[in-house]
Amino acid sequence: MPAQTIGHVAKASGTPIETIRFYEREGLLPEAPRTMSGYRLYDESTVKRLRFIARAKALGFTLAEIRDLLALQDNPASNKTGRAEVKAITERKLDDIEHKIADLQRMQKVLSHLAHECSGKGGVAHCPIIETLSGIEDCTHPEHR
Amino acid sequence: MPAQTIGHVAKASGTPIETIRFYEREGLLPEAPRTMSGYRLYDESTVKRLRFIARAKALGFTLAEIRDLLALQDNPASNKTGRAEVKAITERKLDDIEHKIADLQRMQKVLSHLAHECSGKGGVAHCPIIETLSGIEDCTHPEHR
DNA sequence: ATAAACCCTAAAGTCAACTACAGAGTCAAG
DNA sequence: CTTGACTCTGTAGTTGACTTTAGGGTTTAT
Ligand SMILES: [Zn+2]
Ligand SMILES: [Zn+2]
Ligand SMILES: [Zn+2]
Ligand SMILES: [Zn+2]
Repeated sequence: MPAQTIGHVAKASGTPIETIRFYEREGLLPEAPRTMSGYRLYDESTVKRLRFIARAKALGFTLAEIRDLLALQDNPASNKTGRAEVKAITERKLDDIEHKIADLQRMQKVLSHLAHECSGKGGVAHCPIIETLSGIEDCTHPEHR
Repeated sequence: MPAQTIGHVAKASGTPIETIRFYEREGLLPEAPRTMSGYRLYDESTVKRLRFIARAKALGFTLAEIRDLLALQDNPASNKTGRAEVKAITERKLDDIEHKIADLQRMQKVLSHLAHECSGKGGVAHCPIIETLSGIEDCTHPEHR
């Protein structure tokens, strides 16, 4: 098991050095063993762990959630109950994301309507975008209600 | 033009007092005239302005963007060119939001697949969620590629 | 042997959009 | 005339996920 310094792990995982130390402080990585001079030493498992973190982040999990997922993965006592937890965390995140999508789609609908309504020419005087934000007028398009 | 104190405007607009002062500091509201003892005085136009801000926020605009929109609305020199700016800001925001929706939909797809794959029963040992995050396996479902 | 490249810690800074004090002055009601 | 509700300023704290800085040791290569 060849030991690598933090810089090698950073390169191998694509995670900046400072971020690796930050993850250690935050409990996502275990405290690394050190050389006599205090340098952290890592093996391949740390690179895998950092990739795990990166994938989970890409799916929208927060560091706190990722810490929980990693703890479940680490903990041998999480046999028998572990999967239920993991699935619950995943389903909560899915709900989260679906909620965010719905919010954004509402915004998208209004914005695309506004962009469509506004000619982009002339002064701001009777600009339909400004007027809508001012609460002056309502939409008359049937497809927008 | 009846003058109101900040508390009245806060109630009329639904914006907390501290937030109104914050918006003033940030340049979204003009500096309010004061009584001899230093109390800010407002009229109805401020309530309208705060509602404008609230609507714009609900559409995803940042305070910086809202400040720009308000500046265009305020500025009489923004006749002749104003609408182009307003429309550009709106279209940028729409792009923004569509990008976010796409990102979230990618996450949603993966998460719903994972939630579906995982029984939620038993230990974490061969949990498909954990395995996917660990990069062990790829999806075999045709509809998920 | 010396400079470049690397590592260490602790603490502070960043971004957005607020929110929360602390300490003090002001105004309406009883 | 004194509570209590309201307002003021200025500064600091919040959240999340880092990033930066200052100051100082260590390793490697020439
Ligand atoms: Zn317009
Ligand atoms: Zn419409
Ligand atoms: Zn599972
Ligand atoms: Zn699949």
